[in-house]
Amino acid sequence: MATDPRTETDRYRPEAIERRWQQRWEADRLHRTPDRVEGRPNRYHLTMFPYTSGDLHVGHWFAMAPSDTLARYFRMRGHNVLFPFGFDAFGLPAENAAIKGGAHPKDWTDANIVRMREQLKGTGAMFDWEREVNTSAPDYYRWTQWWFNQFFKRDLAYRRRAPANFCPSCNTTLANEQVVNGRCERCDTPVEQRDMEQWFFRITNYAEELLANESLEWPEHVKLMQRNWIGRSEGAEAAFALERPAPDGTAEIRVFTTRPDTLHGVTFMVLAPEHALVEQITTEPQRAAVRAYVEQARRATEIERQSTERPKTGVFTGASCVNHLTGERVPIWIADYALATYGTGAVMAVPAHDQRDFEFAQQFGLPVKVVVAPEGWNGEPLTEAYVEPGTLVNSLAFDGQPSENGKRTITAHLQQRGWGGPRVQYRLRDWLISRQRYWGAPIPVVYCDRCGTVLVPDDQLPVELPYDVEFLPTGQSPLSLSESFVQTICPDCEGPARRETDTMDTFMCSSWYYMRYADPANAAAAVGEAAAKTWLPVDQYTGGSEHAVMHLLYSRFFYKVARDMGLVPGDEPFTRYYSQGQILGPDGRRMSKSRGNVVAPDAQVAQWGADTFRAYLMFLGPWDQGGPYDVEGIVGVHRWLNRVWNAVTDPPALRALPDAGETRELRRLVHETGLRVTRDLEGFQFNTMIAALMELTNHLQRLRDAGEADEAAWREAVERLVLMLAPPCPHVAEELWERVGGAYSVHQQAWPAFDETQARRATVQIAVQVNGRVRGHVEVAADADEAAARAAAEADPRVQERISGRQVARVVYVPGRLLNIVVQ
RNA sequence: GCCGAAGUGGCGGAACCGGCAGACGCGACGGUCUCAAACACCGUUGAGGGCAACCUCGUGUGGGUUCGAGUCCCACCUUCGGCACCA
Repeated sequence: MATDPRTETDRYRPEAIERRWQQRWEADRLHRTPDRVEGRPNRYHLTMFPYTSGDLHVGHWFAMAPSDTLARYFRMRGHNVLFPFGFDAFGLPAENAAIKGGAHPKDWTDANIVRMREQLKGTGAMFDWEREVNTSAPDYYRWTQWWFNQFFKRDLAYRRRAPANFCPSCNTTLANEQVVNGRCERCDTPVEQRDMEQWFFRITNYAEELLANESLEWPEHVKLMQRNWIGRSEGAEAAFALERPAPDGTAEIRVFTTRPDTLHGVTFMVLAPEHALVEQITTEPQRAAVRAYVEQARRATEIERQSTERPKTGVFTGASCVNHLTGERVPIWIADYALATYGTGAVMAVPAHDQRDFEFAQQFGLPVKVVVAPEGWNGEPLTEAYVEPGTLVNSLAFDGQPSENGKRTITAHLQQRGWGGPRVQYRLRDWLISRQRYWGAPIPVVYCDRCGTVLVPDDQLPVELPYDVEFLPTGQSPLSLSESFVQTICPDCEGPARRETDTMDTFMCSSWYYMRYADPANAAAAVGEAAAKTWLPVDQYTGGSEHAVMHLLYSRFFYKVARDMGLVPGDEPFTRYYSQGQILGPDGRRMSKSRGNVVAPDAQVAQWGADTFRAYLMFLGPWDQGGPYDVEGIVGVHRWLNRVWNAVTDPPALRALPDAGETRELRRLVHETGLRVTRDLEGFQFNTMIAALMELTNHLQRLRDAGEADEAAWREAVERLVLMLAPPCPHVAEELWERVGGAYSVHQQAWPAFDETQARRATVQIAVQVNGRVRGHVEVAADADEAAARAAAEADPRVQERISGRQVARVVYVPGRLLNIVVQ
């Protein structure tokens, strides 16, 4: 039994107030956001929607709490804030759960959404649930399919047979972005290359514009990651004449190089094993060896192929080509260090000036021809490739030029003679969107013997995902096993046709969901024109930096296409983006069931309440850094809210006191705190925002202990404290607001004004240093000049002792901070 | 290997523009209330020395600039994140 003299109902008990206010807010539709509110400018805040994994975890709270706090703050600042939420509901885990003997993916997903929505309501976040989206609902994916059609019509979608990243465990192809260190991003299985007919989006058409991200108000490291991912390289394309044209008539091999200055140093060519010419140019004596090598390269996983430590391997094709610049005969090899998917899939090898080519040349005894002379080089053989700039040698007419200059002149020469010319190459590949899985949006295409590839017309969408399907993964699309799905009629000729059976990468669904929130019920468009103008682009986006490439890049691509279609305003979907860090288990490692370090949010909420949990997640440390979740620390935040509660509900004796001393200090501190909290909120410094509120609370606590306070100053302090508490801790703020007699709802109040001049102190303590070391402190007027400060300082006996009898060489005075007396 | 971020008490962290290092909180220690506790409350808490007032040391390491450096410069070490045979 509590020994607190006050009754149970007077104590802070979150479980007694949180649910009640959540119900009241929902009943009052307090979080509904109309498209227009007179006198309130619109503002769109968004936190990344979650995958429907089943239960909310701490990471979701960590992402959501500060984001909600910020949205609430801007609402108090007078904005009509849209802060929607929804579910990224397509994807593999639903299917895998079903395969393990659970429910159908749709039922599993729908049940998870019901559970997660309830848990999310328990966070107290101001989500407008009337705008919820679910990417697996037909009235959503209908529009995902519609986007596919628009991309196709704009020649931004194409199908081709190409080597694709394939995860043998997930039994599906993956986009380049979903391969991490040669492994599947989702299940960590080594990825293989398979030749398959796949749909691609021409994201590379937008490479240059996607690269130009400097002006975005995003974290620099995220923008940098995107630029590195896109990987722009300037160089030249050069043609080498085949000694014997290929059977299909191809007469040359084209290569991309960033070192056109070294063109005279080419001593062999390297084709990727998958290069189209390999089969054609290989000579009979070499055929068996080449076939064996190609076969082995095909089987190798990406990890095996990507290992840079592995010695270089390759096979001579027996064929040769001619270097136009020198007339030299150049043997053509194949090697797996040449990538089929970059540049032309062929490399001109200059072993003297490229380390990879050098290693290959060493391995197979190929010649090394120096064409850029290192400083002081006298012709001795190189022990490694010389990659620095230098002077061109062995380069005929170009001898003597600086190599940097040679890049330009040799490229110009190529162009002039029709052998190539300048070229820009990107590391970014086109986006592979086909997935051989069930639980995704079907690609809305049919294949007709007569008409070929035909889009399902927009007005016939959605192509519905059949419920009754065998979705065991076989490497084939599950939909291909459903005859009733596959058999269809051609929209053009009405003859028999077969449906495409692959589904779309779920990153398609999430590339436009933020648009749908603006107009979630529109049955006639993905997003209506007026709604798009009203809300887009998103003013403030937040989410994990694991999406720096992938989701954030794909969304930018989508938005630019939508802009080109005239659908959305501006060029970028997310004006401002801030990335939070990752919350780790108490042991500092990623939370996972297998490690047994998972903290269950429901248990934290049950023990401490949602407000405490929210505030603690913000208080832990800088939001962008994340870090371990320390189960011990949360009690500190709970104690703080307790002190706030006690200060509000059980104040000291209140009477009118003179506006001096404690009273004046209280007023001043409230303004100082308000300024700090405002600045911290706008700068995403949630940890120091909470700390500032704690300091103000501790001050109120001291006045409470002292037994009395000025009534007006106290009331103002408490009211402002509760208002500032409203964004981070919405429930307790609402309860206390009611108790101080405020009008419902605290969340519809204006953010209080805080004033620099009122936050200023009349007198300040400054440090007095002698030769840079603190020797005392003195109290001076805040606006004291140097002479006054010095006089006060010299009155201090400790200072006096250290400067008496010595020559003062210099005095440095920093008003409000310190006075440094430098003596000889 | 390349690119980026960061190293501060026992722990999480704070410190605006170069100006009193360690705000705020956890833990620990001491105390209050209690049969006992606690998600209650009060106090102390960087290290070393001193009876004390005080003194010395201290922000990854070594150097430098400055009246003054956690903050700026140079070199290095460590950790984390990204990329990685991209021609």
